[in-house]
Amino acid sequence: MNNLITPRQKELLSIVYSYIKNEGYPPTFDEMRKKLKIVSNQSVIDLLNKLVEGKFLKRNENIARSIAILPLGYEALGKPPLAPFLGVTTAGFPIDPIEMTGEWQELPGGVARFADQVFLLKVHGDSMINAGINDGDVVLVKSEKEFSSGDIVLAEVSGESTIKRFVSEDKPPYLYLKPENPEYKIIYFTEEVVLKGKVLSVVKQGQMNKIA
Amino acid sequence: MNNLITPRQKELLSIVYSYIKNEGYPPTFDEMRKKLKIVSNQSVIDLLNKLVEGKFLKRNENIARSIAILPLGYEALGKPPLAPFLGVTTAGFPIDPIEMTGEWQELPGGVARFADQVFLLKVHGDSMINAGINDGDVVLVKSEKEFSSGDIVLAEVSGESTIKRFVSEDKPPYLYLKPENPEYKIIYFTEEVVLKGKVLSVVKQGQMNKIA
DNA sequence: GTTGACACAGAATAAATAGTCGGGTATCAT
DNA sequence: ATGATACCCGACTATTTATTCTGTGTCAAC
Repeated sequence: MNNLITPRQKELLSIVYSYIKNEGYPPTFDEMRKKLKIVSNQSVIDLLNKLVEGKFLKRNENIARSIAILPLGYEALGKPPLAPFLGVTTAGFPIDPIEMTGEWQELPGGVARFADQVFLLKVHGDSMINAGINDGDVVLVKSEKEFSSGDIVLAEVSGESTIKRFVSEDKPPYLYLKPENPEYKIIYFTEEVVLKGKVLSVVKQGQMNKIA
Repeated sequence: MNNLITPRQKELLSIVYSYIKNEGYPPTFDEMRKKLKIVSNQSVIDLLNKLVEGKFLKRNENIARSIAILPLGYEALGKPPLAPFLGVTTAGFPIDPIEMTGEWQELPGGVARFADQVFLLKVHGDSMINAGINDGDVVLVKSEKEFSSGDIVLAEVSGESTIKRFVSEDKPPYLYLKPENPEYKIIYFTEEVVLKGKVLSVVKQGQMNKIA
């Protein structure tokens, strides 16, 4: 009933992770049994069942090598899981809605604990070039409800998505979205502006070999 | 004897890729057979053998679900493969040697064709901040022998690795490495300076929420 | 001092999965 | 026309893999 991972369970989880990483497919009961240095398959089944209960991995009964590590499992190991790749947004002016494409991408390390709250977006436009975000880059976004001044955020403006810097000041206009490109205009807060999440990191795509 | 992939082979390769992406483990012969809409396992074996011959994937005989897609397979599909994560370099001053840690990371798309010549490095130091490379970022490097002025390069200086911008001019000092941070000094070419590769892209890690 | 979770043993059975044998058709370039 | 290549059929066997059953010992908590 408790969701804590025991040392032996973590050992098995790690064995499964390494095996998949090395071989490209999951291990059999026998292979896990040998790695655990025990003689009975029952113990492996016991441990696996615990790991399944704890949502660390999933498995299909009667199916050979049908083990897959879940986000919680990656978290327990401190390893990078996958994040859903949602679609295309814009750093220029709000045009593209967010769509789910079904693609998955491996996350950079250190965000495993947010695995169920993060997603990737491809950025279009050049309104954030001074923050190092260019056309075609992919941003890792974490869903949030609270924001600090200076955060780079995913915002919905009149139902359309965009990446901007959020600024909160103690003098008018108090709250606004600031493009990191002097050629673009500030967006002031109205009922049509909703903040959806913070940008955690940027995966840059090409264009590294031009003189700055 | 030829290494070209046929339409049917590519179809199977795509089936395998999607299956692994969705289930977390590779398909059985029967599952592949059904997806291919044929009735005999022999055909699946035939196709798999061709794909193995062509180095698109590898497989272990008599082992259930023992299929793994090789870099050439990812290339044929236009999908991101994995790159080895080598270790830590520095953008500040040359200190850390490159080591293989055994970690693997999924590559951003578009570099699949270089899969056997690229690797990832973690950057330490702040000498390249004006090029958008910060302490802790991960760079994707491609081994090269020829370089153009303006390329961001991985260089070995006195046996130690560093990331800098390469500049070639027609007046003295002709060739040098330029840090993208005014607080750092230019490195002039000597016998101790060797260029190892070009930086293709940067995976930024955190620090996105500070005001620029 | 019993209860429950955890970890393991040994042996047998059931199911899934891979491979074999011996064919067939259609296309295409020499 | 002929050999090479890609692709396919169907029934069969061999092997791998998963599961079930009945136990033991420990250790911490109540």
